[in-house]
Amino acid sequence: MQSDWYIRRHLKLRHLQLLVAIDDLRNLGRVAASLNITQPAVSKMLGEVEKGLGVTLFERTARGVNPTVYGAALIDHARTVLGNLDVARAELRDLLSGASGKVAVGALPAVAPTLLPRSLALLKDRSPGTSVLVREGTQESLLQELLRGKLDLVVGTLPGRAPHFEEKVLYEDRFRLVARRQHPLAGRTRVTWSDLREYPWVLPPVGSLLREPLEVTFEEHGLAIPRNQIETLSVHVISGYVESTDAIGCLREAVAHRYQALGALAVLPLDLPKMLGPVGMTWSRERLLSSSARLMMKCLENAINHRASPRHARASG
DNA sequence: TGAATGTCGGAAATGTATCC
DNA sequence: GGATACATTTCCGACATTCA
Repeated sequence: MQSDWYIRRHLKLRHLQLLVAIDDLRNLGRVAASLNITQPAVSKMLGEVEKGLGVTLFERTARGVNPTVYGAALIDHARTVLGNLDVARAELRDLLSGASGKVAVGALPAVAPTLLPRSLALLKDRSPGTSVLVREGTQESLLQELLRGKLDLVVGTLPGRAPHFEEKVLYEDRFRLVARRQHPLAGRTRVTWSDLREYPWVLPPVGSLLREPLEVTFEEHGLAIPRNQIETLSVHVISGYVESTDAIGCLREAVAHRYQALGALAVLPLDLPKMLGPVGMTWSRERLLSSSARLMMKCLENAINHRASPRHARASG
């Protein structure tokens, strides 16, 4: 088979970098500038790879180039190979410098204030030299970054059997309604849905994971979506706004109890149905995990077991 | 060790599609 | 149909590798 022989004998990293650059820039002139070679060299190199493999990798147009199905398939693998080499290079550099590695974690607002700090504390206990980058965002944006190799793993509501990703459940969590401590409903032993009708709300934005199940819950209890509302996913904004107004907010149970323990908010005595899937870790199926990333995952799992421990309760309170 | 061969990339000319 | 943007081809030199 021609392509098999060519890949084993002739395909080089330089070619993989070229394919990825062409896919990124879609213009041979700009690719040449980015690789510090001339445009004809790019054209020729691409032509040689295509000839060697016996397939057309990019469709040439007057406005640039676009990958064919063969090109797209090879580019996916090229990104994986280059990404894995980045991981290997980073690990080697860290070993040589005496550091213990680096891990980039994406966190959904649901876990950023609770699970993640405990996991980071465990990680720092075990490997003080490991540096950690934590990036907060929406599930969609974080998964995109994960796919691009900018993050090692994402912690939060699991996407659920998405292609390209592996996932592991950490724990099941429900949502709770919260209000300020002096809120008229805060001292009650029982709150009904009709009690909530007259108050302003902080709701998750339209299109977010939680919005639709919350709307369904409103409907099931005969309530219209509140007109007096603000929309945000930011735990800081939710807690801050709820704390300073009569608004009702909706937070993950662990986060709600944390704010209650801090004396900032009250958890209202009203059970919500299970609205979202479990919280867990998601990582790319196509990239190697660094040893630091694997350690971080271990710490996340251990942090679940430490949730009720007195030491960590003190540390987080 | 030196010739043959392979690889890489540059300069210039040329081809092609699109836009006005 | 000319201007423009972008890709391809041809020719060439520099350097590395292979092999007798």
